[in-house]
Amino acid sequence: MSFPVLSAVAWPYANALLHVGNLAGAYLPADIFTRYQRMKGRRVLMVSGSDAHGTPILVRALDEGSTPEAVYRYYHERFLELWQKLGISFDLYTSTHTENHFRVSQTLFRAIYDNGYLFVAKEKQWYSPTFGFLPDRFVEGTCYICGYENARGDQCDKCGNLLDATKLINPRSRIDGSIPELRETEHFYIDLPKLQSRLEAWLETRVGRWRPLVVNFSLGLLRSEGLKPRPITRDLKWGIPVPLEGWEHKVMYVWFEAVIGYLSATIEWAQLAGDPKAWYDWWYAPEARTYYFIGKDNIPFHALLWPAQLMAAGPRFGALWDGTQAEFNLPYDIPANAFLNLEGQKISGSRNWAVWALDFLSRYDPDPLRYYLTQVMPEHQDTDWDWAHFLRSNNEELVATWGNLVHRVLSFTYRHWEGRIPEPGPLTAEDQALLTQIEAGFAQVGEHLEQVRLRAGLQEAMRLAREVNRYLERRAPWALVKQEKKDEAATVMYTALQAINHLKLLFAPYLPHTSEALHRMLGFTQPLFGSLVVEDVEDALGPRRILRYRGEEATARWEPQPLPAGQTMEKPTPLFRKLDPGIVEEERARLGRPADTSTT
RNA sequence: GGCGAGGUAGCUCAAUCGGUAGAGCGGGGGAAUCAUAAUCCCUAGGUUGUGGGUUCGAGUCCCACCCUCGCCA
Repeated sequence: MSFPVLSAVAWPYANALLHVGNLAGAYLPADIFTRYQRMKGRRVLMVSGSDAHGTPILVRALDEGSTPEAVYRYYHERFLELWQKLGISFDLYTSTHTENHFRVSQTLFRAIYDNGYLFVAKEKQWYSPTFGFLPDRFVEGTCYICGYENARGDQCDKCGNLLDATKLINPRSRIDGSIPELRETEHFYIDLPKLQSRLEAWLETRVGRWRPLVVNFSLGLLRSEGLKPRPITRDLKWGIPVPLEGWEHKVMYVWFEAVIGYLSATIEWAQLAGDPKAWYDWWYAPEARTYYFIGKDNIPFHALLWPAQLMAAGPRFGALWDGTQAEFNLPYDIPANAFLNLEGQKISGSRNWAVWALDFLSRYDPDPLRYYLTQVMPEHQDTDWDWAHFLRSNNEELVATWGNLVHRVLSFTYRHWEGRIPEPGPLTAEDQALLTQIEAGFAQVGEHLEQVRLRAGLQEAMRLAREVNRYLERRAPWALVKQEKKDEAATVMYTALQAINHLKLLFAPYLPHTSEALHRMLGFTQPLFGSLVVEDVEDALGPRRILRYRGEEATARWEPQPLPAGQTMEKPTPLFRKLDPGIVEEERARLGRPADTSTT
């Protein structure tokens, strides 16, 4: 069955580097799932981008005496570098600071406004004579709950309570220490109570199919407190201007605007592809399936607020955008992951209690990281990154089971059959049984991948690799060669090579780099996968860089691929490096150390 | 404090509808020598967070409590 698939991946805030927890939560699961969908031949698109706006980027810029734009551009570059090194195969990785995203967001805002889901309300906020209205976290003062003198407007770091910023005692601006005053301001609110019953009816159709964490939590929020109107504009200069006369000096709240990126990135992709209507396949076609890969902290935004925005805009968006009239597709699934801890503690960037992804990849290869992160992927509960466990995962599982299987088969064949895939005699029942079992993996691993049970899929593939190791022990081709039964040994090695060639594909969504390397060693000349290309583009907001997966040359299919006898192999080299146990203490010693994370 | 998700073998995790608690790794013993000392076979081990309840039967359903995490206040 074929249907369009959209892999919508959380947009990282461009104000900090990404760590392994971010990868395990959203980026790696999305990539594994998407590579599988491509191999199935489905019309799949994976999109995301850097979240360029919002207060965290302003904070970072102020802390460093830089500008929000410079901060965003620095981290955006680091993200592009990471996706290329780790092989996160976005069809388009863009950002929210694009002319297209501005237009799409403003059109969606306008559609929601036209449909009567917005209203204006007045509120009081701290106003600094030097800056203007201050975001809550830009105000410091004495906590009215515990008396701590350096509480932020949004939350007190001492007692942990979330605060009402207007109640802070002795407020001062975090930017320049100036004393702010309370002033009245006006903002647009989205009228979520109007959408409550429609959202609830829609979420109920997801019960039993979505992860309990996602659907029960979202329904619980709706039923216990009900949705309240939520502000969607702010008094800032960095962001997307409100598209209404007299409001241009205010910008959209970043929670409202960033999720629109899923839509705007799809539209941008269609424009780059030279087919500006191609995005209809994912957003309008009723059979399309849209998957949102996020961490659990993001559930309300994707299961409640983003669907509410899509419902509120409705066909009015298309009417304003290009004259079409259709309802948007709502999320088909939101396979949110829990959190990855680190050595028993929560990951904390500010305390440098983190394994930074780019730093990791400066010392280790991408596929061992992908393997370990899949093994500990927090699909049902919080899990833990442990360096000793990473070492064992690499040395005792990846190297020992899969890497060793490949190496023993390839090197033995290469030595005894002049570097060619041997010509087999008639396959015995045992040979045939092995191949049947491995070929069944396409259905079994595939079913796990369809259900976004990524760990289970990888475990099944590893089980099959062990089956091939067991087959080799039983058939002992090394003994057959010594007994002058080389023809029989040729059949065994042919069978084992076919099995490995299948496993190469079963592992490919998880371990794309080493599957590609194995593919070449087996003598294939057309690549399994395409490549990730960074491109320079320019619009009214200036030059910028995007990442695109170019899959025109890719040949990987989710089905057994023949490996012809007589095909010339490459001289085999190990797929994986065995790691020195000393890395455990080395890496642990890095944790918690102050690190230079400045952007300049 | 409210809502939600979790708590299962030394470690990381499974367990459809309630039906003999499983796998990998690690530990112990053995075989083999093609392979990065990797592999293969055998084996040890758990009062399923605690205490009650429903049931012929509970990891699973109900109640209370403890702990972890997320969202909200």
